[in-house]
Amino acid sequence: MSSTTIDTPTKILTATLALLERPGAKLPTMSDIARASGVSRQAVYLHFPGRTDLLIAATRLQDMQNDIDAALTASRSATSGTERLDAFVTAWGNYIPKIYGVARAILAVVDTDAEAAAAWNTRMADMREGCAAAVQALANEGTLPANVDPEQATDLLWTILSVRTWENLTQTCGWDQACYIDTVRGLALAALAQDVGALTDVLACPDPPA
Amino acid sequence: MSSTTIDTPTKILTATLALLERPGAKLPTMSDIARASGVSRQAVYLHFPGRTDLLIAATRLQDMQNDIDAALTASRSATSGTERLDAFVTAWGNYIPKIYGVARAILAVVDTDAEAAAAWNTRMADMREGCAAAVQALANEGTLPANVDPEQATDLLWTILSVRTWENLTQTCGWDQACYIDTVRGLALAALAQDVGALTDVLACPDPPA
DNA sequence: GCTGTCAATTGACACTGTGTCAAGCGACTT
DNA sequence: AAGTCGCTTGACACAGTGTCAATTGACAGC
Repeated sequence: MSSTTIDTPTKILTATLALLERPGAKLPTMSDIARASGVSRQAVYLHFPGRTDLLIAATRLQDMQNDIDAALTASRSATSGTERLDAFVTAWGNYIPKIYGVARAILAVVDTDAEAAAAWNTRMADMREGCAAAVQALANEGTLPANVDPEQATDLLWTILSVRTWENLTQTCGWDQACYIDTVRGLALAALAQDVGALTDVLACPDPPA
Repeated sequence: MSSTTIDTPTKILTATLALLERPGAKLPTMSDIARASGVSRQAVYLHFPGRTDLLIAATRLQDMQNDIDAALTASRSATSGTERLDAFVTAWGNYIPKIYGVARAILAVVDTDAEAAAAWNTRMADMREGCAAAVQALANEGTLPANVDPEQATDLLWTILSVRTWENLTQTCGWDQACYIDTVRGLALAALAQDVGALTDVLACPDPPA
């Protein structure tokens, strides 16, 4: 019995995720979410203090469902620094499309909502640690040029791997996900490991003529 | 007489720009704008159909004041392709901070307002032409590797030069504007001209310890 | 000076969306 | 039978956008 009954907070969160993950969807209102959850609007407020908190809770559920940590820690087992960078770029780059719907909704309120901004910043700080670790691995094996500041290299990698960059290339320019991954990997290798061949090969990747 | 009297639309637009250009400012409401213009809220609606139209008009005024076209066309006179890329990156990269306040306000409503999205897209399409021209110049002189697709190279350069990338590096990471320019130029040269030395030199640029 | 016109003001209103409050209702416990 | 828990219903306050109508004030032309 209890196995078939879904509790209301979960119903709300899964409905929210479903709404946010519809490609090209308008950002849902609290009424939209309540309707989609099959629950009254007030019931939503009974379980979540406000829209922002609900969105944040939705990201947490999503992170658990997708087990981002497992994907990212896998990159730590790579032996060489270059392989590690490669693994990290691939893992994160393939994670972005899964979270994009929710990320979009949070990014849309980050300008006006300090709480949302804080939540997003922590999330991105976590990702930045992965960037820093990859940069460190490159530095350890001497692939990162000695005169390069690791902090700045991390900032740059972090920016290259940002959701906005993914959004630009795949959503606005219409790139294939595989093409995005290859390009971003090549860009990271060129920027941090002075390996330029990978990128130019990739920029010739089969471009679906829109 | 008429030289000292400023007409109301101009008063509104300049007040709007002043509000938007305050660093770290909250996004202004129509009431804020009216108050700052020394005019009633309804007077604003008398001259602009709505908030979006007002923002768009503000960007047009700003473009005129800053004469973006002059700055960008200057890059066309560069002889070599590399110099041209360099000039374009510098011109656009130094233009971004001037428009950032307004860009932020427009980007904030792009998700919910189709008209704003359209206006922003045209603006960015103009900038993309500059990217395409720079890529073409590189291709003409053979600096762009022959197997690289110019369309994709343009997309990539356009993304590297996006306002979001500038925002990430200078606003979130706290980079110096000069450092941003050098890095982005280096990244573009590495990605499109296989010149990797420029970037690694730059990533060691004096980083103000926040 | 009188009148018409135009720009702007004032104050009201509708609408959307968020968030709060209080009363009620049904099912399940004890 | 009483109490409690989770949810519903319907009302409300508030901010922000956009609309409308009546009014004011200045500046024209006659």
